[in-house]
Amino acid sequence: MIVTRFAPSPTGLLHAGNYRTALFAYLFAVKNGGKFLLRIEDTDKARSKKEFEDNILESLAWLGLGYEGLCRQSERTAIYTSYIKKLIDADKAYISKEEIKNEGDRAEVIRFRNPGKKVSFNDVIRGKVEFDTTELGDFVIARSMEEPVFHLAVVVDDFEMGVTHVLRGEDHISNTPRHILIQEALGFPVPSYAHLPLLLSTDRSKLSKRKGALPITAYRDQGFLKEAIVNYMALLGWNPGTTQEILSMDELVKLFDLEQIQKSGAVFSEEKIKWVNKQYINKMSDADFKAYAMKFIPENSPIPAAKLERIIPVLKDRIHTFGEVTELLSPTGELGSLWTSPSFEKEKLLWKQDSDLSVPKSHLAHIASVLEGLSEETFASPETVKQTLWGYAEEKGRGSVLWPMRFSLSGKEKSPDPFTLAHILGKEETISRIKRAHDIL
RNA sequence: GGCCCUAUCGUCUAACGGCUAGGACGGAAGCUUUUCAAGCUUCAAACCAGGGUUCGAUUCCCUGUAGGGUCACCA
Repeated sequence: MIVTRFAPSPTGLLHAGNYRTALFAYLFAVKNGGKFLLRIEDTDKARSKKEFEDNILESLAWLGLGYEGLCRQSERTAIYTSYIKKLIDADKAYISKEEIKNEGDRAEVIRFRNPGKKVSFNDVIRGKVEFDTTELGDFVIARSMEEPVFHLAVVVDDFEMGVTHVLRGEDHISNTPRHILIQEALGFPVPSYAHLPLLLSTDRSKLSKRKGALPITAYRDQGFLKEAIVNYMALLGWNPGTTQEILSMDELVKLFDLEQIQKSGAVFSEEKIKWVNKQYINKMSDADFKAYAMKFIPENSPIPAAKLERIIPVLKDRIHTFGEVTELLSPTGELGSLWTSPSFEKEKLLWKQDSDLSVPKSHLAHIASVLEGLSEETFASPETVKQTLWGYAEEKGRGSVLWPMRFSLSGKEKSPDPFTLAHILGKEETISRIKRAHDIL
């Protein structure tokens, strides 16, 4: 059976690069009916923090990457100790007296007795990779009998847990010969290694917090859908071999293949992930959309429920991330004037091709009189409002009629069309705004 | 610098020796009911360089160049 694992170290907030690795390991395991394990690598006691571990668990749960067999290396010291002893007894490792160079250094550590030979392995993605391990020297495998270093702990755990395929970032490729040396010394089988291409910042260096990489939960908080994040991450360094770009988790599982993984690093594009998110927003039902959008509307929002109901489709059409809901509805946002009275200078009501304020004044007077005669039901959709005024607008010039109408309703250079605005505002408020604009002219 | 990995439009990528090098994001233009957004259509945009191998190379090999990773008692 195929067993993969995600082995993050809780020393900081993990970004998309880390979760992309987790996603690939998950997809590969699930596709093959195998197991996907989670192992928290907290052997660095000084830097490991509970809050970071919590964030990892929260992120995996949100993304829907289900794992089994969660474990922490900090709880497995007895196991490591036994293997360290084994190595020392076999004279494959030894206790070494050290000079203390840095704070925290120990006077004694355990070093691996490096046979100093060439080690090669067949990377699933890159093919044969060969290293001369001589230059590694007798590297440290433990700070003490109870404190293994990453290299030892990884090898022991992957063996103990039956990991068959190690999918990890390309930055680990140079650690692999060390791991193989330890495996050979312990008599462990060598798992398959697949070193994934790195995710890059826009300057093409490794993605990192310093280079602006956000923790995955920040994307959630900005209003990205988990489906979009998963979809986009899967497409960085992998493709289904077709031009299909919108893929559900089920489709990803079905199509995923290590053969299709790219060898070179990929830049994470904020633009494209927004586009992907938009595709998923388009697919949501209005009810689902509303439920999700409500999380981004402040509790004490002054927007009346009835209006909100009519604003929802407009929001759905315009946003790429749900965070934009908050912006759009803020007083200065594009839809802000839907629930606060607009104020503007009367010159704004003049359509660019008209020369005289008397033109919009007469149009507004006409519009007001037409609207007065309409029933409330007419405002139930933008279309029905449009029908009552379209003929007039065609006759007098669309811009000349529609621009002042739209501006008097929104008070903004940019806004939805006037019929949609009228629909949202309702009969009474629409007429009142148009009259107010008419009166200042 | 040593070692290792990589190299197609600005970005993500397709091509598994043989077509005008295809798609997507972004960009530009146009259309669509006035503005904005959305949508639709169209356009611009790439095989890192030089040697081989071959009837034929973006594709295979070599060298160079460039970029990246890694050189911890961090993972």
